Amino acid sequence: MISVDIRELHAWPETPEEAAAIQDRLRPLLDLGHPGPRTVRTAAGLDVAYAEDGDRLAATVVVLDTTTLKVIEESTVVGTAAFDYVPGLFAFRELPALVDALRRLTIVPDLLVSDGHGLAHPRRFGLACHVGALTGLPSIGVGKTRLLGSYDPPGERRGDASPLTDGGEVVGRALRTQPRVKPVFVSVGHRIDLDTACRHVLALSPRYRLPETTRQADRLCREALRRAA
DNA sequence: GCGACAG
DNA sequence: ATCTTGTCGC
Repeated sequence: MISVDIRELHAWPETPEEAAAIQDRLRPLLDLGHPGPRTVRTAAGLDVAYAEDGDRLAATVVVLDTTTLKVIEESTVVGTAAFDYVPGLFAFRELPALVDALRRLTIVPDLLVSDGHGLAHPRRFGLACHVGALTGLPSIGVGKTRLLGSYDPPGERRGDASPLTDGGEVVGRALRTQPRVKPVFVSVGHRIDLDTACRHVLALSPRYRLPETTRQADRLCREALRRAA
């Protein structure tokens, strides 16, 4: 099973300043010097759905067999948001619930795919980095929209991509997963490089704009939230 | 000072 | 994130 460093969840931030300080402190723990897994047999998707009140939530981690893209394990937790939504501090909202769900998994996935960003973040420590740092597993972020950075529109074909840069630094990549469909934003979280991350995202997105990991997780947490209501 | 701003 | 109607297309 996954061993999460839950020590990092005990002193939860009260203010945005404290939250940002935690990100700055954990940032050096990231392993960004290795290519990462060339082969991924199991990939996990992480996602959260919110009730209308914006407080109650359901967090899901779903594990897919990358050969069939079918669900082989699911872990869902119902809880409450742990922080107000602030751009750049988004992870503090969902992390406790996601960690709960991760710890209940019996399979240790080869790759974690979060709904959001990794290094494409003002302090280079988005949700995918945080999740990677706490679990030690290879981790990437796939965002539907950009948090920061600029990019040229990638070509129209599936697999076309262009760098997402911020302050002269490449922080991620705008990747076209389907022809003539808006690109997704891929960035590294932990223990994997950008090329490898994009390769896996493409393999996980044979039919739709978003990877199956995200789609299945999204479906399951919405369903759980509806049934918990 | 005026926008932009993951989910 | 979530609220929302119809609409175009396979």
